[in-house]
Amino acid sequence: MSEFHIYNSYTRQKEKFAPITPGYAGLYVCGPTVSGESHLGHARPYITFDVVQRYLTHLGHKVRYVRNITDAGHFEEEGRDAQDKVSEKAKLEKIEPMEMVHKYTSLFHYGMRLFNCSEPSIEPTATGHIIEQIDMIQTIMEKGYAYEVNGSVYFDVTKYAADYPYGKLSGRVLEDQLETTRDLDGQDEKRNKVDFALWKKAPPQHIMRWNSPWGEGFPGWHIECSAMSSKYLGVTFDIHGGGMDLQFPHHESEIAQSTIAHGHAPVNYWMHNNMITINGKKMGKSYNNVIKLSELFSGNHPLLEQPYHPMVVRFYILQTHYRSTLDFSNEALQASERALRRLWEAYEVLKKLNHSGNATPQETALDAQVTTWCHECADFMNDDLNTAKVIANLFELAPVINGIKGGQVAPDALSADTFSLLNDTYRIYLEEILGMQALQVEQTDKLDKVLSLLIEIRKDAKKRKDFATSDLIRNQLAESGVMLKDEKDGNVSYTIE
RNA sequence: GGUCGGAUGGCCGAGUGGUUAGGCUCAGCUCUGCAAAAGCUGCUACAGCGGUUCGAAUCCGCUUUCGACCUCCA
Repeated sequence: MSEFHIYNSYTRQKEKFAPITPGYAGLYVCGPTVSGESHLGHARPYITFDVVQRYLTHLGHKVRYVRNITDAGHFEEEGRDAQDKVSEKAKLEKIEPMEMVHKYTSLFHYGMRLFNCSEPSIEPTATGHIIEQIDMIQTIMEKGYAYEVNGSVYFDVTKYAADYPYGKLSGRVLEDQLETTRDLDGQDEKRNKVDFALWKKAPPQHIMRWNSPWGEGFPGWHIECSAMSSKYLGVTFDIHGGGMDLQFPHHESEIAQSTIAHGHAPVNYWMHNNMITINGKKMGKSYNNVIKLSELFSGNHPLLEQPYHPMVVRFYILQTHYRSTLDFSNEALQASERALRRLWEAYEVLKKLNHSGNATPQETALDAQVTTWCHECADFMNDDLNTAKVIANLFELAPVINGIKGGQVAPDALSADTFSLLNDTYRIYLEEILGMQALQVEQTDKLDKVLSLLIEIRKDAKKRKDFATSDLIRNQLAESGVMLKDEKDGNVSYTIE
């Protein structure tokens, strides 16, 4: 595909991406609820949409990427006692709500940095946009699609569904919802069970509360995304992303609210990433099978055989198409680790190859093949972000790179143009679009000098056929995580784990 | 129960009508003081049963089975 196509969850088909304003792209992604630490499952949307953002930028769009922080806390809408998640947890931990919100927001940012996820252009918080949310609720009420009961405001889903295609995004029928929605206590206020809260009256013990035309309370879960996305991206914007599990009710409700408040649908392209599973089950709080990011990086979790580098996790996620489920296993992560090491090593080799090159290639067939592999990367990205295939092609190119270095491939096998294309492809796709970084520790000059000294001593020992000394140096360094490699030309290189 | 989506070689995972996906593992070879790395070669699968077709992993039907959503959830 020569143009960027994305699978639109709303229409259930791949569509050519055409931004509302040519040259600009608006992207909104549902961010974290900072009432706890992020886990492996959360990493997927943020990494996926980081690649979306990077790719849109690569295509020349000026991207405004908005990712919110949910710090107001939702209530258990259909649940037992209406309660604010954030403040409840805070009481248990005996810290202030703001303290906890700050703590988990910082941890989230730390994780994002390790994953090399670009910062969003705007990261709005729900608590910072209470006024916007109240305004939007009022508009919906004025239009007659919301009603107040006892200090709470609910969206009238039944009325909405009579006029608009409610349930289209999540593929469900209102009648079924009316029948299958559970009968729970404390829902007498609502006209219909399917109605969702826009504003909720705060019970006396509730810590987080704001004044509103309906008394003290707090906003419903869905309204924050609608209020903030329309404020920063406009009442209709290009792409809205998030996990598949948010399709219903969260995204469906966003569509309903915005459609009434603004008179038309809010989003042109809905993108949803699939779940990460563990032993076949979705990773989630309710299943008690989460691996937190800090545990993943430290290896400190019963299910983990070893720690995993953030880049390994990123690579592991991008090796699978974002709309497929991805099953966690130590074996899969370890395979990704080895694979990434090899691929990145090839990239390092490529950067160091000196290739003046000729106008015509020495091996035409190989030259043509390399050119094809390079050009295909764009097609794969354009085909709904097929990062798996991009990575496959980068692997196809690795033996060519290593072959040039190792002498199995002639230095002038590729033309100068093709060689330059190969360089660009690795830099652009591996580094800029997939956002991969080196696994190994950044080397300081001092360390390099020490290692160079050891390498010289070992070279000398080898020359004297003193293999005992040379092996001692190599083995001792290996134990410290420094791997020496004897190159063909007699040079020695090293990598640090 | 309703809606939707899967089932691919030892493992992970692309792929929608005919062509080698790719990675990891494993085996052999080349290079090498040895090792590692690298290169080459091999292992070739599409849940089952029917159907459509010259030809199906890919389309249709049925069966089995797993999961997601329907409740906070990335």
